[in-house]
Amino acid sequence: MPRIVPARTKSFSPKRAMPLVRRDPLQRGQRNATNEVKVSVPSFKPVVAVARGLEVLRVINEERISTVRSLNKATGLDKATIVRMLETLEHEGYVMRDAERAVYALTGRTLLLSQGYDQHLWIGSVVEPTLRKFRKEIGWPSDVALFDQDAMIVAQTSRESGLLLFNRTPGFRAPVLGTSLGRAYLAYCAEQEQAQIIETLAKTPGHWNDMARNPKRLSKMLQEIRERGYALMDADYSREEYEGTVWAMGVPIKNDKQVLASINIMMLRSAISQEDGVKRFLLPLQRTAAMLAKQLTIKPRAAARG
Amino acid sequence: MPRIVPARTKSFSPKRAMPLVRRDPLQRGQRNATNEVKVSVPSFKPVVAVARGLEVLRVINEERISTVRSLNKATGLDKATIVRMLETLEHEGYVMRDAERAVYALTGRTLLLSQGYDQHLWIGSVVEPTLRKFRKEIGWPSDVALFDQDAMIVAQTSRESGLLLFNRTPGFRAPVLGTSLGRAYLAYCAEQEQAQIIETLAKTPGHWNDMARNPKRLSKMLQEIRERGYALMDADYSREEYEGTVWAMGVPIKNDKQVLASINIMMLRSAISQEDGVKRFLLPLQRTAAMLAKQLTIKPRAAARG
DNA sequence: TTTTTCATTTCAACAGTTGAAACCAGATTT
DNA sequence: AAATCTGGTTTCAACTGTTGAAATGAAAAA
Repeated sequence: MPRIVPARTKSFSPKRAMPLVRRDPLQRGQRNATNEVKVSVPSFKPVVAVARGLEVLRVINEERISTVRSLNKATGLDKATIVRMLETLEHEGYVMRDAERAVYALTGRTLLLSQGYDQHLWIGSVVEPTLRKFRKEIGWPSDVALFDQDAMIVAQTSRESGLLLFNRTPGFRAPVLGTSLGRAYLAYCAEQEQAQIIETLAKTPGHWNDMARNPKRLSKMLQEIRERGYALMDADYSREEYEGTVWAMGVPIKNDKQVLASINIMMLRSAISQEDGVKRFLLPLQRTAAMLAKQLTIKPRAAARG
Repeated sequence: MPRIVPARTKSFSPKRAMPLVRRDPLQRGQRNATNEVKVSVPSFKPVVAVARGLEVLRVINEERISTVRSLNKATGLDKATIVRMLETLEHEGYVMRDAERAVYALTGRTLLLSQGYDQHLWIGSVVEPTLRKFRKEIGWPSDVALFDQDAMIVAQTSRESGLLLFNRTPGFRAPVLGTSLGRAYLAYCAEQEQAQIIETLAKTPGHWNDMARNPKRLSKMLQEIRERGYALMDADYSREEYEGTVWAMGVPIKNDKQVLASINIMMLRSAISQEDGVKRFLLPLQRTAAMLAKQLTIKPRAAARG
């Protein structure tokens, strides 16, 4: 998944569980007695012409070079409609046409439709339901985070109810080498990416990056993570952030091609030991990671037809 | 300008001058007697609803987090229309809404509208008219090329008429350190990018990359280019490709923020010496480069209104 | 409590969107 | 050479999809 823009700071909590102490229940998007979120109801039917225009643009994106015929086959739309959409997209500057042949391709202006996409907002939105279920299943909070420049950025969290000790909001940047999230990501990502990250961290000041400047120790740790199947929060990090009362284990969220993100479980040492925690929760954690990997792998939708 | 995808191999020559030997004049897009290209005439008026949907999407991209109000102010569209567009974009998966507040942001699916954009196709299309004019002005052919991974990829060329010796099509990949295009790009691009490119080239087999493995010589050459204001084709490259009969000078196409591409002029040694060529053509070349930089800097369009 | 601001919903006017069909042009087949 | 096929372009009337003024709803501010 290409990383186009860095995370931004403005707070946004898509489809997040409503804090029960904040205000009276909303009319729309309201929780019922069993704490399930109601799906919001649209006011309008989708605008068919808009959906079709977008679909034609998406197929051109897929095909790279498109003709009226290829678009007709891909979308099922009438040829006159396709030409109309193409001319509209051309007029708006998103598509160009070869002067000699009736072939079409994207222009750089399409970047203006996607460049501002903040990955962590979207991923947070997608994983929220699964994360909420997972919290209910295991009784401990989790984060999902993705790598961004020199940190793991928390995209979604199920920490909101429960102990204040765990209080973190989406957008929080966690150190790669201090957290189970970052360590899990690093241990499993592609070799080239891993080398690049380590190189970046080695140049970045801060004691959490010390191990990046000690390749042997780091390499050994990453190997251990891969052998065990999970990563653990750094003991010093736990001491510094939680006075040593919290531990966490994390695993990567990965599909066939790449590591997309990582997920952890955070627990109190006083309630559950690392040994017990791993025994009880590693499998559910890995299962949930696999499910999330599926959800986060972008696939085209069905064609827009009337 | 972000580099999202590598160049693809399929030949595409947008808005290119029609080869006069190929077939009878076309009914549309036909050249008149003075060799000017007629602008192709659309069959339909643009679909207003589609244009509006795209405009709303573009503004969300710009704002990162949008409300009905902010979109109303930015686009001038009626609030009911904006909600309708938002719900359509949400239904199609390109936009998500926060459950608590009426705020909207892009999803990762917008990448499916731009990911397949091939930069060199678009740049080739934009620069073609200017390049054709420039060819008429100076009498010698030019290329515009951009950096891509480990080479300069030719996006557009005015070599088609004239000597077969110059025959190159868009999509051709030229060695960075062998050509005036590559050298000009390298000499002027940002320090970090330059270091990255040199590092990549140093690791890449091939004798054109030898100088990347000799940092002192390379650094000296780049400094000389910056002092002179132009780069020259490597003498060995000229010998190998053109039997030493051709020389070229190149300059960067750059705006305030970055180097976007580069442009050259190719000349026969037998017809014009380097000294004369520089004296006569450096200024027009630099002027044209500045013009192209403007054309290649993406700016938003006017809002879509009825 | 009242006012303001922003978001949501209704509903009928009307013109924008649509696709069947005709047309065009080049390539291929007979 | 003529007929057929293929893909792109254009016409035109049916009809319903899109629109925005206005009303409504909800929360925030005065």
